[in-house]
Order: sequence, then C-alpha cells, then structure tokens
Amino acid sequence: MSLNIPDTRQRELAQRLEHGQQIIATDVAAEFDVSIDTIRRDILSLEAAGKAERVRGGAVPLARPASPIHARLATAAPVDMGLVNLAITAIGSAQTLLIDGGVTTLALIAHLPDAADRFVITPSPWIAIACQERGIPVFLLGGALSPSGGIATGEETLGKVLNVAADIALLGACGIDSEFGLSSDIFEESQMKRAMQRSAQRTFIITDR
Amino acid sequence: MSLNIPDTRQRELAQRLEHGQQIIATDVAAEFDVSIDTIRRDILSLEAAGKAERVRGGAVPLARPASPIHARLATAAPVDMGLVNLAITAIGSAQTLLIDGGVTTLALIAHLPDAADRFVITPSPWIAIACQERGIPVFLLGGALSPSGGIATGEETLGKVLNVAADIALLGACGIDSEFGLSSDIFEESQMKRAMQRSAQRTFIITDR
DNA sequence: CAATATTATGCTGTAATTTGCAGGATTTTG
DNA sequence: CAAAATCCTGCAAATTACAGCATAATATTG
Repeated sequence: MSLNIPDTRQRELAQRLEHGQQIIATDVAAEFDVSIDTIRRDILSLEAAGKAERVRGGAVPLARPASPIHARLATAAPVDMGLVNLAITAIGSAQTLLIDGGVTTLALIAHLPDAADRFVITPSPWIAIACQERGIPVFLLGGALSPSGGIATGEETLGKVLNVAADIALLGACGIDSEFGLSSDIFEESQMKRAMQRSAQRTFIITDR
Repeated sequence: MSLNIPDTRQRELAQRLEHGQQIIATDVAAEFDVSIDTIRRDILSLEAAGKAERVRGGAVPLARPASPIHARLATAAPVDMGLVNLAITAIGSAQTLLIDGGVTTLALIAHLPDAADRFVITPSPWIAIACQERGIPVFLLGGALSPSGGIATGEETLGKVLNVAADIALLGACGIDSEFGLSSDIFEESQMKRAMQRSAQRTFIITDR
C-alpha cells in the first residue's frame, strides 16, 4: 500500500490544483479511501498554505495572474481520472514513452510514478512542459505545429519518429474520429499518430468510449 | 541474503528513494526483519544525509527543486513591459522570427502585432504554445529539452537552426551570464543561442541591464 | 584470547498526530 | 418552507513518534 498521510495527500492535491483541476471532496475521499472529514482537513491545510481556494464541496485552484500557458492549462476540461489511472497501470514500469498530445495524456504526466526512471518522447509542447515540471527527461520532436491538435507534424518529424524505439506509445483518440472531416491538418496528425504506433512495442489509445 | 546492517539497509533505501519510491516503515521493517525503531533510525540517518524527507509512517524522496524557468513562471515574475515594447518596435514588420525561450520573450508573444503575418521558429515549447494561442504559425525545433532553460538542444537541433533563414533572432540573456557556473546544460543552451544568432539577419538580445 | 569500547537493536512508557464520528449550525436546492 | 447536503466543533480511538534504557553484537586494544 502507498503512504496515505496528510503530507502525501496534500502534495498530490496541490499538484492537481497546480494543473487547474478542481478538487471534489467526496470523490477524493473515496479515491484515497478516507473519510470526507480528512479531506476537508487537507483542504484547510492547503488553504492555509495558500495553495487552494476552498469552496463548498471541495476546492479550486486560486486565481493567479496567469501567464498565457497557465491560462490555457487552468481552463482545461475536466479530466477523467479513472482513465488516467487505467493508463498508468497499463504503462507499468515502461521506461521509454512516446506520448501524444491531449488533455488526458497531459493529466497523466502529473501522476506518473517513478518519474526519475522515465524518458519521454513527444511531438507536443504541452507534454514536454509537463514532463519538465516533473523532472522527466524529454526529447521534443520538432516540426510545424498543427493548429488543431498542437502537435508537431511534417515530413521530417515523421521520419524521426520512425527512428526511435519506445516501449509504449500513448495516443489520444481525438483526431482519429475527426469531427472536422479530414482537413490536411488532421491528416498530418493522424499520420503522425500512426507513425508513433509503429515505433512502439505496445500502443494504448486513450479514449473515453 | 546480504548483510543486515545499517549501512546496507540505508544504501538499499536510498536507492529506492532515488527511484522515486516511498518508504513505508512498517513494511520495510518486516522485509528486513527488524523492528520499526531500527528502520526509523535508518530513516533519520538518511534524512541527516539529505537523502530522504521524513514523513509520518516512513519517508519520501525529497522534493525536487523546481526548475528555474518554471519557478520564474510560478512566481509570476513581473515582466518589464518597457523592454517588451522596445523589442516589438525593434521587430517591426519582420516576418520570420527566431525566438529563444524566456519569460520576456514569452510575454512578447502576447503583445506582438500583426500576428497573422508572422512565422515563428523556436526551440522553446513555451513560446510554441504562446504562438499557437495567438494563431501564429510555429515551427518547433526538436531536441532534448535542457532542464535549466527549457529549450530544445542537441546536435541535430543545432544543425537545423543553421539551415533556416530568419529575419530577426530574439535571444534571452539568461544563461549567458550563468549564475550556476558553466554546466553542460548551460553550455548546450548558449551554443544554441549562438546558432540562432548566426541564422538571422539581425539579432536582439533581450536583457534588462 | 580477554577486556573494553563502540555500535546496533529492541523494548517501554509517554507525547503528538491523525482519523472517524456524533451533534448541531449553515448553506444550497427544489 | 422543507429536504438534502455540507460545514464546523469537540472528542475518543488508533497509530506513530520520541526519548531513555538495557541487552546483544561487533570492533578495538592490550
């Protein structure tokens, strides 16, 4: 079992708040298998430490004079934590990860255990930044940034992806079942995803359906 | 089985902490077949040696000091807007911009006029995201992300920079007057900056002194 | 080898922390 | 307004930390 003490929980919660997620007391209580009171006290601590804004039912990240990036991250759509945990167990101890862009993969980085032992290769600047915040070494795949998905694409990038060998590829599903029709951007992206899939021993596609 | 002495145990525990694992005192006590007190004392030693952070129930790896760039963003360092405006007039209507990482260049993106007409090439994922939010087409230079400054570096990246032709290069000054001595990261970064300078017709170094 | 010093370990009793729960007050919702 | 949910306060139980001490193991010295 993992250490379930105020310190650990609060660190985890603080991290989620940092990433713009909101804390729902009852959910988190269930997740950590403690009573709501305990989570309430955790939130009180976080508030005292200036790391959370307490609201009825839980806590939200405190508003901060946001730099552009943080603004974007703060407004991020709510992430399905169950999905994230599933993906994390799927990853296991794999060392070399090829990670696609997307809100779910982004949230995943924040909760990836054994950060020190990983190595991430990604075409997404968001993922790159998230990894750096956790001290995970990153190789950033260069290329023209696709406007829709925000990942690097292009001939050369494609070639590079095919040259790496990753243990696991984590792909977001968005863009595969394109709602936009098949614009050239989407085409570039899906081609990229396919290349990533080919370079990894195993592939997980993260989708909620 | 190996020797069960403080030295051996502590080495093992230190290794686990290095790998990001947390130490649960009661579990480890059972594992090494010693009393909890003994493990407690081991953890005290590790803490004294600066290898562990003691918490109730065991120990956790010590919190990694935030990377410089992230720390700067987190504290919402006030950006010298005068500097930003100066740089913007300097840029004028130049189309192809080679932009370095840094808080000031990041702030600049948000205020860059004529966004539609620009094209940005950058080794910084931060800059890339900021540009994308403003709808500026970006070419992201790939490479290993340097932990200190958060820009892509490496042999290949260097080569690519030298192959592009930009109107203006905007360089941050940080890392040139390194406070950290000349670590290899810093070296990589400054090499990168030099390469960027060489690929642009004109260069501006953004610094407040 | 014997005597001594040092270190490591386990145990005990006491203090501090954490947790869940019961009750009543407060807020939200229909 | 009434019902439900959430918040707050105080408290008792469980867990863990801590300091002191006695014993066992190991190292050192003569």
